Amino acid sequence: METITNKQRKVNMPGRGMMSPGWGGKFRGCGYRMTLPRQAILNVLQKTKKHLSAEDVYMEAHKIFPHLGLTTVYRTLELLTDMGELNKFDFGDGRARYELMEISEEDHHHHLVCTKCKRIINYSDFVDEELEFLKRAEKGLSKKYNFEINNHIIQFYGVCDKCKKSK
Amino acid sequence: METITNKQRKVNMPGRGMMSPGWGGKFRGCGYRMTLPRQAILNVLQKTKKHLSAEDVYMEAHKIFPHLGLTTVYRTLELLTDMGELNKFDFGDGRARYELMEISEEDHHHHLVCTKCKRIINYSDFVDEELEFLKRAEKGLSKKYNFEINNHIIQFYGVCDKCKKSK
DNA sequence: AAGTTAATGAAAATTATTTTCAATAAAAAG
DNA sequence: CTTTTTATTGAAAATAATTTTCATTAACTT
Ligand SMILES: [Mn+2]
Ligand SMILES: [Mn+2]
Ligand SMILES: [Zn+2]
Ligand SMILES: [Zn+2]
Repeated sequence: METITNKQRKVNMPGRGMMSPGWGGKFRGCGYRMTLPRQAILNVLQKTKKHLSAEDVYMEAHKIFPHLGLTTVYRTLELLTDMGELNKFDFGDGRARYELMEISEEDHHHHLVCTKCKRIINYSDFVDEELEFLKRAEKGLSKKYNFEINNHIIQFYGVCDKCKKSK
Repeated sequence: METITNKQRKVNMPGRGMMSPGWGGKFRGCGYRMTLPRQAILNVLQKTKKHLSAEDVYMEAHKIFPHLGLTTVYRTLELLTDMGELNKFDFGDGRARYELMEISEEDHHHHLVCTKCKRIINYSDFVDEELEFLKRAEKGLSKKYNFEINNHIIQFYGVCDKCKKSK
């Protein structure tokens, strides 16, 4: 596992002049800076399909950027959420959990939340029906309430198969 | 405003022998007891359409049952949630918010959450489309994942009309 | 009426998250 | 490249919602 050091900065980051289509560009486009801690945090978020807590992200990112502080993780997660690049969830276990916004259509999914063991299941079934329903709902709601819709969540709560067996 | 005292107990609560179709019955049916603090908390929850926090409930219930403690409010809200009688929400303002489960079909609704001012808008449009979509989704998902679905939430995040104007 | 035990509330503890502030480093300017 | 500017960082302290503890109370049972 490679740890990120200051010496590697120029190797790991896009050059200055070059218009960067990646994260650096997104940050600077919003008036922010691309930094090594943010790199490390994004590396972690990009590498997983899990629903990480701030502490989870911290522990992972800390491996590749040991100087990182937990405060910076909280700040970066909030920043990314406000930028609309990160989804923040409450699955009922007392801490916020995060998931990088899907790039492609195929990644779009929602969640089954087991209220017994807090297990989370990603599902991406019924995308067609959902898309149709959501399209109409969003259009109608944004018109009726003059509300600009940027995002949505759908969660089903219940009991997972493992918890059904063990009772 | 009437405060609840021990003397009023028999007046406010269903008698012992009588099969109570109300909250007392529900509690006892789950093996719990109906108590004055729980009465007061339920009174508050039943009287409002707002999305109350634990502290909100405490302050209101405290008016009619001054002896009430905040701890009991937290415990009762968790109990009702586990009993499936109360919906617990995270609207992103750092505290849980609660809403009594709708009794009738007409009460069923979901939420628009303004990410700027945290205002919550109840909407119950598209109930037909939603019901159709959810029925199919629940059936399919519970079969595919062997997951027993008890509840669901749909939330749209965005910018409300007031916040759109003031920017 | 007496007994059993769940429920309560005050206070303390816990813990996720936020704030503070001096030090650092990213972007801009020279 | 060097200097300047200022956003960003991290350690520590603060905050605040929620949970735990435990002695007392009251709901239901006998
Ligand atoms: Mn997911
Ligand atoms: Mn509502
Ligand atoms: Zn489970
Ligand atoms: Zn608003």
